Amino acid sequence: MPESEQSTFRALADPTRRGILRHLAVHDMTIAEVAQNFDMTRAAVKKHLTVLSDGGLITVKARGREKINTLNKDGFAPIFDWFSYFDAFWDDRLTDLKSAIEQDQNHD
Amino acid sequence: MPESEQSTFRALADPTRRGILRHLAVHDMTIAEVAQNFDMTRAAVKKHLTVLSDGGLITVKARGREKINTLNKDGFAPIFDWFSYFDAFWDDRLTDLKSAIEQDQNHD
DNA sequence: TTGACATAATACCATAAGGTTTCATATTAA
DNA sequence: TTAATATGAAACCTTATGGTATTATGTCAA
Repeated sequence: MPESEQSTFRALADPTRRGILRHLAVHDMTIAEVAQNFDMTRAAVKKHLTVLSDGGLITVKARGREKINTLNKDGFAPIFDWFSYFDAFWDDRLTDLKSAIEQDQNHD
Repeated sequence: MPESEQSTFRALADPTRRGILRHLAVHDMTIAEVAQNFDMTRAAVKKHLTVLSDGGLITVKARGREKINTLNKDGFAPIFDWFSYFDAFWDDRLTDLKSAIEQDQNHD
């Protein structure tokens, strides 16, 4: 699962998917539980979850007949990596912040 | 020009547009200059520049018959703001980094 | 084993998105 | 003023995207 930069940016581009990530930040959820928070069918929510999984932003594991969806904070790494290219145009404080992110990605 | 979170995320979702931002990070460019770096028509590049402008990621000013496109680093703020919602799920180092970003957005 | 439940998968639809071509407009330079 | 240059805008095409409905599969509980 290479989770390309593109698949991650794409996953974040939809407001429903960003909303799902916030819900999953609170606690893990089954597909049905996620779907309760949105005004669309479970099938539509499931598609969004697939895109989020493709983007590496969530992980999914089976628990009986349910699928537990979990936020994957490390999945944001491609985004921060991409932003690091702009270091020279941000100030030092922001540059420090970038390297802190990168360190965090390694020590976990 | 409210540059909604959505318009900013959307602007970043296309690989050509991310490439344009990197080029503009080096120096300002006219539309024609940007277009030289991509294998598509000037009209297509112009559409991408419009999306980037809508997302607040670039600014455009006229210089005679040319339009000068400039990277707007502050345009990334909605992205970082959105990420800040995940502070509680990241570790302290990452949290520090987030607040550093927010401070940076204010002191400029 | 049977029925209910949770998810998977497929087909289908409407619209958005990325691209092209063509033509119009405004500015610059002879 | 005329020709070249730089951009703007509209029409159009193809594919991707976000959604639905329907049907199938696997699991749990009685």
